[in-house]
Formats: sequence, C-alpha cells, structure tokens
Amino acid sequence: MINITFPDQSVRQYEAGVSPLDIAKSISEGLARNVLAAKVNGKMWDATRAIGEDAEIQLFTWDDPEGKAAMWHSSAHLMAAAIEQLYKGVKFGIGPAIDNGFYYDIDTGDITLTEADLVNIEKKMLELARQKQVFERVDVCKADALKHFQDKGDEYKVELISELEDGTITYYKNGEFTDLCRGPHIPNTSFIKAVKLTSLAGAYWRGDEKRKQLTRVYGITFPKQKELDEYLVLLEEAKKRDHRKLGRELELFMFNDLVGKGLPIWLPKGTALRLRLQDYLTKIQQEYGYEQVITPHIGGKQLYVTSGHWDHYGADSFRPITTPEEGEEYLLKPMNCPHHCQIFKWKPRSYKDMPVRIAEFGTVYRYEQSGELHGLTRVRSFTQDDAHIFCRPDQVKDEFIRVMEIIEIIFKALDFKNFEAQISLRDPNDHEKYVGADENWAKAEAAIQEACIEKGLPAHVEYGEAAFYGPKLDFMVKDALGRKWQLGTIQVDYNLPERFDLSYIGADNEKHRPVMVHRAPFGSMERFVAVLLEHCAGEFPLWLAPDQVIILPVSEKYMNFAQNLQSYLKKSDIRALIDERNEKIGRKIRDAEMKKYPYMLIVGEKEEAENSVSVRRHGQVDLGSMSTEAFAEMIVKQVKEEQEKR
RNA sequence: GCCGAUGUAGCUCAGCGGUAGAGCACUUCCUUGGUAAGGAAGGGGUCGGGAGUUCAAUUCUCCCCAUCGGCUCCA
Repeated sequence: MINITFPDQSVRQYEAGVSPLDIAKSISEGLARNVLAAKVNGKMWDATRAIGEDAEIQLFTWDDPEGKAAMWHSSAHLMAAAIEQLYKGVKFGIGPAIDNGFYYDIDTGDITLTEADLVNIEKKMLELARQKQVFERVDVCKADALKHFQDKGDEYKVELISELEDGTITYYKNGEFTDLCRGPHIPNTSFIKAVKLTSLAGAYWRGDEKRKQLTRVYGITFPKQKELDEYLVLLEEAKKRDHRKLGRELELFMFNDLVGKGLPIWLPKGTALRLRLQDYLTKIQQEYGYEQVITPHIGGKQLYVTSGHWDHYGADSFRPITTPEEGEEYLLKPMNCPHHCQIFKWKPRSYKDMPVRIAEFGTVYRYEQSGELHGLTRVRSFTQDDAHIFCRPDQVKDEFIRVMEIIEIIFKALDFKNFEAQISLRDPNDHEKYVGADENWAKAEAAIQEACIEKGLPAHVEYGEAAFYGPKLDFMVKDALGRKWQLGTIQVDYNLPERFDLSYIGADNEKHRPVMVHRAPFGSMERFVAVLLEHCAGEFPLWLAPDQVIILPVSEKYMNFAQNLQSYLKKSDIRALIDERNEKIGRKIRDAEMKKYPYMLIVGEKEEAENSVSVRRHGQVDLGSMSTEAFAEMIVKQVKEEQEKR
C-alpha cells in the first residue's frame, strides 16, 4: 500500500500502481469522468499512469490551466495523427499547447496547406477522437528512438532526440500515430468533442530564421460543443472591438500609403482624445514634481554612438539623415533618453536637487520590421509619455513608489480594474552580462520588490528578464474581455549615466553617479489608445469622449434652440454637436448610438417651450427630461468624478 | 525581413477572358417628424501599381506595393 496526500493534506491509502484516474474514481464518478491530468510529487503525470510510491497528488480537470494544457497538447497529437493520415509523407516538428489552444509545426514537403484543408483536418480529427484512442506512454531508449524516426525520415524528431538524455525519452501513441513526447496526455481522445483550427502560418524550425520554415497550424479544442461556440462568440466580440476597425468608424486615426506604413495619422477626434489623456497625465506629473521639456525629433549620430544605441541597433534602424555638409549625420530619435541626459548634464546638479524628473511626450521613430506592424500597437512612429528620473541610489525605492502611484491613478481613471506587475530581474547565474555595480543592482532589485509589497501590487518575478542596463517593472492590464496587455513600464538604467558621464555633487563635495529611471505610464500614446479602445469597445469614459453629447432636433424647426443649447453647454466645457440632418428622430438616435456618443439630447416643441432637454444615454433608453441647467450640472459633475477616481 | 492569404466606390462586400455591381455613406428633392434605418432621384471606380500572354485582361502569369494571420525582433 502507498500513501497518497491530497492538496488539503488529507492522506488515503491505495495499492501501489494505482493511477490518478483510479484515485479520482475512489472519490467520485463525476470527478473520474473529468480528470484530464495530474501532478504527482511535483511532476506532471498522466491520469492513467501508475503511481508506485507514496506521493502528493493534485488532480486537474478542464477547469485547471494544467488540465487545459493536457487537453490541448493531446489535441496537437490528434491533429498530427489526422494530418499524417490525410497527407502522406509530412514530417513533424514540435506541437505544444499554448495559452489558447495548440499548434503543430509541420514540414508538408511539396504540399501547400490552405484554409480549405483545415476543414478536412477538423473532420478527420473528430472522426479519430470518436474512436476513443488511448494515449499510451512508452519508455524507449535513445538508440531505438533515433532509429525509429530515422527510418521514418523525420529529421526534426531525430534532431530533438539527439539532444535528449538516454533514459528520459518517452513516446506517446494514439491509434497509429507515435510521437516523441514527455506528456502528460489526457486518458483518451474522446474528451475532445469540438475542434476549431484557427489559422495557418509560417514558423521557422526552432525559431531560427536561417533554418527551414515549417507550416504552423493553430487550433483549439473543447470538451463540449457549447464551449467552442462561446469561444467563437468571444472571438467575434474581439473582432468588433478591434481598434483598427473602431479607429476608422470613430474617425480617430488613419494610415496612408503615401505617408508610409506604420506611420499613424491622428485625426481631429483622435487628437482631441489623445491631448486629453496627455493633459490629464501632465497635470498629475506636475503634482509629482516633474518638469516638462521639448526636444527635437532628430539627434546627431554621435549622440547615439555615445549612448551605445548606434552599435546595438544602428544597422536595423532608419538610415542616418545626411546634409549638404560633408560628414554631417543625424538620426531620427528612437528614444528620448539621450536628449534628456543632455538636459541633466546641462548644468551642475547638487544632491539637494535630486531627484530631477524630466518629462516629455516625445515622438520617436523605430524601424520595426514590416511584417510586425499592426494597427496602433506596433508602429514606426509613436509618442512615448516618457520621463527620466535622475536620482540618488537611496531614492530609487521612493521614486518607484511615486511612479506606481501615478500609474495607479491613470489606470483607475480609465477603468482598468485588473492589473498586475512583472518584475524583471537579473539571471541569478550570470551577473556578468549586466552593466553597473553589483551592489547597486542588488539594491535596486530589492527596492522594486519592496515597493510592490508596500503598494500592495500583485507582482511576479521573472529572473533573467532584466535588460542588460537595469531591472524593470512592467504593468499588465486585463481588458474587459480578459485579454492581457503590457502597458506602463518603469526601468532602472545604470548604463546611460555611465556612458554620458552624468554626475551630481554630493554632500561630500565629490562627484557621484546618479541612477536613471525610465518610466512611461501609458507606454506610448498609440498603444495605450489602442488598448483603451479595445477595452471599452469605443465607449470612452465621458471625460475622454471626443464628443460627449449629440443634440438631436426633432425637426428643423428646433435648430435654433439646438444651437443655443450647444453654446450654453460649451460654457460649461461640455463638448456637444448637433445632428442637423433632415432625418426622422428614430434615425438620428440610431446613428448616434452607432457612433457611441455618451449622451443624446432630443429637443422639440416641448423642450423649446420649457428650456429643457430629453436625455438618452448611450446603450440605454429614454431617461426622461430635465432642465438644461440640471443636465449641464450633471455632466460637469460626472466628468469631475471620473477624473478624480483616485 | 520570412511563410501564407488578401487587395473591386468613402465603408462592407459580390462578380468575371468581352473594360463593372449591391447595401451603407455622400448630393439634391419630397416629407417636418418624439426615442435604433421615411421616400425618390443623382454623383462616384485607370477593379492596388507595373509588365507579359491574348483579337480582347479587373479576370490568366510574373514582378512590385500595401494590408491581414503568424514567425523573427523589440532600445
């Protein structure tokens, strides 16, 4: 008999060789029907795999991320099995589970898969799934494994196996399909009830662009058709919220081939929105002791040679701008930090002046690879809500806390309720590859973690993710559809102060090296507006909406009253426009709803007589009428409350 | 940059070896209205660009450009 310990620390006894599935059965039939995988003594384990010794066990169902991973990993095998049957002679790379489903990289040889093939593969997968094929785990020795895949002619698997240690190699077989795999897998294929292959893409073997490009097939599976349907609805919803679509519909921004790819143009309404965001942040930054600056869009090449960016990124950037003058070269600025370093250096700084906080909405230009461009989220020119804080080493923690406060205010005002942080620290095994003194790093890393704890910010630590020049803290928000986006960032930099030989005079009358902190609560205006658009589906908070109110006269007879109303509202800084079209009121309401204006004011005979407005809120029905004064007061109050949601 | 797909009116899209169509939007007229599409008429396209095949190319082929889905990269 062996002792099995459950997550609640209770212990039960079982025969040696019992499987997690057997254990589940002993608890309840229902659980047994749903167990997809398990963790045994900290190792991922098949539900059907025997346990030979005392163990701590955790059972996973579809509701656990681990259960989903097992399901999707098994689905990848199922898809490979289907593809192998449909298309002879294909070779397989790797096929893992991912956040939302799975993929398999396949060398299809002379065959080109198209979207149309995906439907056939889906059908085949469902056919195989219904056969209730068991996933059988087999231990193999390296020599046999190599021989098996060499005979099959699958050089990708051979390469993978040759890198594995003998004695650790396992196959999983389902039906006629055998794959190199460490598992775990679901008990059998019948759990896979609904299949959707989502897309086809090219992917380099092992992510190396010098190697062969394989065809990557993405898919997702579910234990119930209903869940697939729900997932497809979610995808539809995401499509509706696509910021590129909303950006056009709401007339916020545009792109133009003549201007150039990846170069967004902000339209009047988009600009109004962006300026409002900038003003909001500027005001907060003033409270937090920032000084606003403006620097040119280009900088001398030598600036970037000194900063080190030229060596690092110069070859993959926009080419230098030359002038009639021999040897004179400028670069479009890819970041604002070198300029700001010059501002710090411009006059002697005392320890009493620190920290110096220099802020700029700085537009930068980066030559992103053309295939990487995407709406407003990946562009070649964007404006960072940048600031650089030059401080003493003992001030790092306090500065982090202050920046975190700003980010919190911003996120709250924009209704991002869920956010968390990722702390990126050095690779503990290799301190060599980082610049800056070891003790400073240690101090800053500790400061960041303490700051998170003090602010009660949920954060997880990633080792080895720090930049070579310093540790950082990134903010991830979850939007209304539960998607995660990386927005704000705070980064410590030991590199630039060194390269630009920045210093301040300490109390000891000696020169000291300041610590530089880069930070951008929005990240970039472009990216932030994109995320905000998708988060609120274009229904901006009232304070931000480019147009807050639309006045809908019932007929042309009331146009005069509408115009007077508009100017009256303007006195209270309420942004209102009038639908002057010769259309019926029902039509005007419909169109105003589609344009997502927060408030509609219907005005006709009655309103004119009473100097009142009939109010309708976007997405709601008639709210009844109120006096024009009461309406203006209500809007002003609401805007104020939204902005002060701190 | 690489793989694949796409590119037809401002938008969403249909069509096709015989040089274009719908809906919405736009303009004008009629209607002057009360909480999600009133009616009529009209204007608008070198069918992404270039070359080739053909009696004839928006349609077929090739090359470019842009967009989309991925890969890679991200100071």
